[in-house]
Amino acid sequence: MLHNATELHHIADRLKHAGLLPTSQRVRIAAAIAALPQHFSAQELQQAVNWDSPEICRATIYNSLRLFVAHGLLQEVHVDPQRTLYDTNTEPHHHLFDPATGALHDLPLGAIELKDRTLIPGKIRPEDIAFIVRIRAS
Amino acid sequence: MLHNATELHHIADRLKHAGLLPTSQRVRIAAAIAALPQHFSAQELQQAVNWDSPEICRATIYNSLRLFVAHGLLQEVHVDPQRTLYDTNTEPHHHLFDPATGALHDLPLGAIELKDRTLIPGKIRPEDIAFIVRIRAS
DNA sequence: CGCAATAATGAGAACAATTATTATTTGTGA
DNA sequence: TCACAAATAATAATTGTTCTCATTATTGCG
Repeated sequence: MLHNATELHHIADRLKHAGLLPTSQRVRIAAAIAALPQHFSAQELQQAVNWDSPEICRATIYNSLRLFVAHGLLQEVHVDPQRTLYDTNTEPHHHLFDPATGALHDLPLGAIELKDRTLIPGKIRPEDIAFIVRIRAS
Repeated sequence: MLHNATELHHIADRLKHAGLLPTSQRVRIAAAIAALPQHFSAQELQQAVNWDSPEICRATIYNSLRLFVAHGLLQEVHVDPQRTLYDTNTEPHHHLFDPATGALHDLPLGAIELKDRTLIPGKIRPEDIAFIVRIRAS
């Protein structure tokens, strides 16, 4: 953690730009996210946030995560039935998940091709499709 | 439900063949699964099992599901962060999930292609890769 | 500036899916 | 039949997440 004033101001600006009130908690949460790996869980975020500062309660963490997702600052990734992961990369891309190690990696958009578009119902655009490549337990 | 003796005997045989003791509960659970849609949740199974017969407790349902998966009678599908889904199709194949409707569909093995195999670490065979195609909320 | 309206936060309860515990029951094999 | 090994039931515990609601910030306006 340990962010300087310029950094925090920049974060506040980004929140405002996304249409969010830059409250002190949200700024601290966003700053903690910036210091975490690209993919993280709510729990990891909570620990990072409360590393050295007074506590921000779970509810606010979860609330902010939902808000950040709703405002396009984060993406949710559902690979583990136990917990939701968050991804700071909000560009359309795909994921590779290995349940054996718990590792989650990005895959570029073009890495995967759907052979037959008629398999997808309705008018779904390619950028509205997220692939999750899951290594099967063997 | 309402299964006849021949049917139940056949189910018991399948359990035995998979290396499982065909207890009365497991036979009833397997019979209920046969009457459910291809994809189902533990909850749906529990309701189906206890539809007209004396109750089988949750623990046994969950236990049997885990056993059936471990013995190759069922496949787990993780798409919904809330609950695990089970699939009676144990052949390698892929899934299409629409979070908006909750609908889960099968996709044939050849429907999706990974362009660059070097993206996958280690010696993972194609049949050890499960794709989940997820419609993005838009 | 001060104050009402609005939004955000904290604390803890509530919840849902799943797993663990343990006593009881059932089945198996000698 | 008896001892031993599973399996089951009942229920408690756990985990991740959401809800409730009282308290505290923040904003907009007179």
